[in-house]
Amino acid sequence: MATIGIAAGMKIGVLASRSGLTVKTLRYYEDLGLLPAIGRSEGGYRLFAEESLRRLEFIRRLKTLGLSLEEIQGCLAVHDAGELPCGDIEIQLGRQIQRIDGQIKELRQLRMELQELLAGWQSNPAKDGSVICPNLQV
Amino acid sequence: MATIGIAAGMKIGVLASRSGLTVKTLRYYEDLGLLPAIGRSEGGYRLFAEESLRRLEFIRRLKTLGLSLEEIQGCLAVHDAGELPCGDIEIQLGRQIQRIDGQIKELRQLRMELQELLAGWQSNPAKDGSVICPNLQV
DNA sequence: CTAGAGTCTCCTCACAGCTGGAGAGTCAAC
DNA sequence: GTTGACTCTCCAGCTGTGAGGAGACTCTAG
Repeated sequence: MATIGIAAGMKIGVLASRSGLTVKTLRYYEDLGLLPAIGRSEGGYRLFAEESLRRLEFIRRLKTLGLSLEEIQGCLAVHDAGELPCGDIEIQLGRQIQRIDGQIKELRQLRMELQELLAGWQSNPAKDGSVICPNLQV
Repeated sequence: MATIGIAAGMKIGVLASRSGLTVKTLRYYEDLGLLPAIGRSEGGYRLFAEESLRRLEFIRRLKTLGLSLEEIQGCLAVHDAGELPCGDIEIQLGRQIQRIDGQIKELRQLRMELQELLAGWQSNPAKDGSVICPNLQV
């Protein structure tokens, strides 16, 4: 059942160039537990399985969707426990939408305030020694 | 012409309680150059003028509008040079609106992507060993 | 056998805006 | 004069995601 001819593992530089990430990032991910190595070479070099590429693709995808590495780690933990993480990911992505909605709402409010303020702005008002900017501090 | 009875300056704790900020924050602002003290007491205590309160109000206001301390410092520098900073502030606030617009745009795009993804989501798809989540990695 | 490329660990830095603490000195009230 | 509150400076840490580098080791090709 042993697969003959398949290398015992990729070294980190190979995984880096194949995944498009830096060696630093991969080591960082491994430190966090996001990207387990299958072992070490005799000289102590990390060795990664082919599957690491899919794992990194997964991480990359969730990162572009705005999840934190910690959240991604949670999803991967489910996967590593042998279960399908789809349900958990769905929940995380739903939360992410809610976060985004909150952020958009805050930004819109701030934008409104800024626009209203600028609508009545006087670039060159009469000097009033007691206030730094009369447009702001009435 | 000397104003009699006005204290030579507030100590930092007084300014803190009157402004509602912490002593730590005030020291931090002074270190940054945002909030100059008028001097030191014989014992080395910072002494602040009444005007510091208006200055802090100004800082607080611009902070809630989303400007960074560095940007605020720029506005204050204009003020301290004896000019009215209104024009500069107007420019900064205009930039801030543009930043916000960019952020909202990014967030909306991301939200769209998330929603489309979730629209076709299958919480419990058939297991496929070669992929971590079939909804993400097709 | 040797040179050079790759990798290891460990440490520091970056962003922004503070917060917390240690250890020492100062001030005001009683 | 003493006590307790206040203040000083300096150092460290926090949030997250890595980047940069030092010094040592390993591996591979010629």
